[in-house]
Amino acid sequence: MARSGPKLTRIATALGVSAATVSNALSGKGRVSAELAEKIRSVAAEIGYVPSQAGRALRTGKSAVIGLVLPDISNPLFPQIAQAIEFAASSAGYGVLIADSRGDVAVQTRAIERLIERGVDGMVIVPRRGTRIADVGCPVAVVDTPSTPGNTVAADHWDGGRQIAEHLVGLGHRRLLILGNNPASNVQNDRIGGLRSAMREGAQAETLWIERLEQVHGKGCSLGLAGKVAEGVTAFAAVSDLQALRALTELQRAGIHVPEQASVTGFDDLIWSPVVTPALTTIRMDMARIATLAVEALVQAIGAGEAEFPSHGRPVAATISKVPMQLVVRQSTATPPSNVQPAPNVKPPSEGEPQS
Amino acid sequence: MARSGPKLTRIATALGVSAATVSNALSGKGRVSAELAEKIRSVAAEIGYVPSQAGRALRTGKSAVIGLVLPDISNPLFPQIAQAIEFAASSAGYGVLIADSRGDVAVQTRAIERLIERGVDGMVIVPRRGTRIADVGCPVAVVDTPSTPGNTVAADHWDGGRQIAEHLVGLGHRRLLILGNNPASNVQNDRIGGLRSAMREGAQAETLWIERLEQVHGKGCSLGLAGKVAEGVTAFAAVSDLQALRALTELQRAGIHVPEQASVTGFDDLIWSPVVTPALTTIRMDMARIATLAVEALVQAIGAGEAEFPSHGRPVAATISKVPMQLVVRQSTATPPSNVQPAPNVKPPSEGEPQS
DNA sequence: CTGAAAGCGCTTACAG
DNA sequence: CTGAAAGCGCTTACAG
Repeated sequence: MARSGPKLTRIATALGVSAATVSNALSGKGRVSAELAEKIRSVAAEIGYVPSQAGRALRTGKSAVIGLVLPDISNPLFPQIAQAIEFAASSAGYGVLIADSRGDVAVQTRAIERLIERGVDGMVIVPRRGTRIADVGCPVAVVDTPSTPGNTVAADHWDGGRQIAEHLVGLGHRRLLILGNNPASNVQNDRIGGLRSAMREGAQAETLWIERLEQVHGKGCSLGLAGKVAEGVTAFAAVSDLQALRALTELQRAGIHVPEQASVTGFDDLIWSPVVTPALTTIRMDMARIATLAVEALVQAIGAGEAEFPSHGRPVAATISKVPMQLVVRQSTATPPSNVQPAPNVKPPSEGEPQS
Repeated sequence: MARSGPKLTRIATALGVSAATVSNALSGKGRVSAELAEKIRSVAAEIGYVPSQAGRALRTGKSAVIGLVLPDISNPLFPQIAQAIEFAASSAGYGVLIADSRGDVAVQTRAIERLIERGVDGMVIVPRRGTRIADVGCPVAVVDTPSTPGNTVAADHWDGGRQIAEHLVGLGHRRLLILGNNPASNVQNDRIGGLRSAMREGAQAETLWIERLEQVHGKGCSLGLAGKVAEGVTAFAAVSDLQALRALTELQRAGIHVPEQASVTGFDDLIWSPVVTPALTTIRMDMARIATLAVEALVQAIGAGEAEFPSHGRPVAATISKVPMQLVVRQSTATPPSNVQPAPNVKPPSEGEPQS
């Protein structure tokens, strides 16, 4: 509560009208004469009237607050998401309550419960890998991959991968190394699927799963990228800017010039991508759009909930929206070196060939 | 509202007791016999009773929600802050409503207003540079620098700087270049003050303000670090890991080996610091502790507000807490090269000398 | 166009 | 230990 500020009643008595009239005037539902409404508004402004959300919520059954459930706030992509959702929600008149599941399913479940207890009207969930959001008892918009069942909005990760690969292949690269982190991630698999889909013209791509490598060699181990360059790889396509950064610095540390000897690409246009030397070529999601669509779907479901789901329901959006990705070309990609060995088992550019 | 879930009354009638008794049993205030209380709790659990926040808030005048006002969610440090505050607040029984001021004072003011409208009991504010938080009408905890008036909790940025510089000087570095971003930042100035304070033994430090440089040469311009190395600088101490990353990659790109030819340090232990090659030596704040202190101060002020500030007030914490920083030594720092030129106007190590 | 009344779900004195 | 009553501030039918 914004402490006992001026109440509706106070302005009613001050003007000698009823509370109902004040309420109507302030909500602008037009059941009050223009003059009276004007007078009421001016008094309200004068005494600094702030309507009590609690009173309103109790009466209307709506809190005008949505929850934002994130798999792990410390994810570097989170600021973008949170900022976009906060903006979209504010614009739609909603507050945003955050909940962090810290990568843990049990915590996620608990976080969702707490949000319900706090009376959110709905929530935007960015699910933890592999989580399926059960019926939580309020409208939910899921932001994940188009391949996730129950998903509401997502960036077109697959197409983002395609764009990156097309860019690289277009520059002349024929041997790519895809840097993935966790093979269980839907998002990463979508991106990789897209990357591979562009491997025509005798181009080929191998995938390295970093987390797997780290399981045997320890966290922060070398990725052996210099060796890959020696084998003829000319481009490294990471599934996130974090991995791209790791690749870039490992290559530089090994004395390999980027982009002259090897190109590096990332994903997500995270904060450091334009800052690093050479700046990272990457793919940007339209977070504002994703957030707007998610919030719109949610608001609609909240409205529909009244009519269709009188006491509980799970009105997830029916249609999945795919938001396009945008390629951002910077200095970390260039034509491959001309003295590079052709890949061992690659035929001359002619037809699309199946790749490993 | 968590849609019309089971109400308190329902469980009251189900057991043939009064609503008051149910309320008392559930709140555990001990005015109910153990057996009855147990029975009530079990029924509540059975029917999945979730108390209505709105009803409670209206009655008690407390929303059990605090606001978190951030200068710019897209700041890479934000995830750490948000996660820590969310955790501390949850643990204290509070929800967290986020508000982003997008670096704009007017937006910050508006965001604070909206939070008040939503009925927050208090808020944690990480103020925009140079903003002074006026009386917002509810308890506020400010997280900034100890040098900010009205500040509640902060990391000891100055001492963090001192630790970094001590580490570098201890390794043998005598010519440092401090990489700052914005000279108007209190945090950065505190850090730099600490860095300079350790410049004894004939060591000296020069400061480069990146934003200033960019104003003349354009965003993403070269920092001219290779030139600095040629002039005899052997260590680069950035005021944030983002700048450290920029320095590291620029040096690597210029063919300068880190740490063999030059050391690089950062600040904040952001997500990429351990991932990069060589991993960044940096300083970590104890965000969990900062968040706990901020939330504690806030909760206390909220409680005190009842008694001391009946209708409005600005109970900011009276004592400023300084949370210690922790040095994290990684591979980006080492002994300076032995063939380095001594700094032009530096006397042999003897006394602490004034530095430029 | 305006008002009187009821009630959203809870908790808190106050009685018993 | 338990209950009846009042009321937090608002909005929404329903009358007039």
